[in-house]
Amino acid sequence: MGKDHPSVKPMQRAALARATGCNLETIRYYETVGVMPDPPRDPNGYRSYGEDHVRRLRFVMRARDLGFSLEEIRGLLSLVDSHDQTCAEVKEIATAHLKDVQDKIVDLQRIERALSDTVAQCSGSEVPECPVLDALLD
Amino acid sequence: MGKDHPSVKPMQRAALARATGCNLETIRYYETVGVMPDPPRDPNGYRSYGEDHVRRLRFVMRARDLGFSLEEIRGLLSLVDSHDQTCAEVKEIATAHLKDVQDKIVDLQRIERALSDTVAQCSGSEVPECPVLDALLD
DNA sequence: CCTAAGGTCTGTAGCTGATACAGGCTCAAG
DNA sequence: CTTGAGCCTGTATCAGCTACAGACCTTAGG
Repeated sequence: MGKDHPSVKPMQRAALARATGCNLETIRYYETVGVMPDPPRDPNGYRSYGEDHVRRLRFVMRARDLGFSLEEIRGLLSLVDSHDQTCAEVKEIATAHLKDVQDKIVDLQRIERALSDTVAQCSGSEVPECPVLDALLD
Repeated sequence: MGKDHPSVKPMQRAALARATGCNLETIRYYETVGVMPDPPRDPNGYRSYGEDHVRRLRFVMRARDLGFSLEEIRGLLSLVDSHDQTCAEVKEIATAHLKDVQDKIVDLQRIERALSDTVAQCSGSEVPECPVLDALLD
């Protein structure tokens, strides 16, 4: 009953995509940009993935979901891979990213206020005057 | 003293850039994607801009600043140009955009919570254990 | 008058983060 | 053996710019 389990059962690209919910082509893209390793190849040249690829791809997808850039993810991964990452280093990246996110929220809230204030003035009727355009046109 | 003032004094691309704060190359880009008109040319082929170009570029820049896409801006501008826009039409575009912005804010706030909760657990010390990585790695 | 510096012109490449498609292999089933 | 699915690679596409190369044109100084 399957005693050597370094990579339980190798899978191809489509299987990895199914296992993670990642787009097929995106996997190859992540390899070319270096957030996923170049996988071993079967004799026919097909990519062969194992459980560790599933884990890494999930990591990348979760980090993307949290809005980390691929650049930031490369940074996090190199810490993970080096095995002597410290909590401090990771925290620094995450904190910087958190600040970006917070800045972006403030920015969007400013936009939201400006837009909703302006839209609120709209009669929404068939007249050619429009407070939105007035605001944009000065 | 300068009686005919249809275009007070024509300016070149760099002058328009200075007058609006827009990047030089971006002006040309806006012309190719159709949010700025192809300007008249001097005999030597140089672009010649007037006050109306300044106004239109300011419109585009303000709209971009509010997060309207170039596609949306093209829509707004064609309404402006047609001169028979109705407030209702403009309101529709702006309201749709407002919803996009609000959705994006909600999204970022979700990210913000997840990130700040996680970062808050960090010791920030020299230890290899890190709650951020734990969260990403499962 | 000539030259050098600066502006302008065009086309094109690069960036991020994917996504998609074309054309060619390989593989397994019928 | 054929057919179709799956895989391979390279390249194009999207938004929204930004930047650079190489060729003009213009202007000021010597």
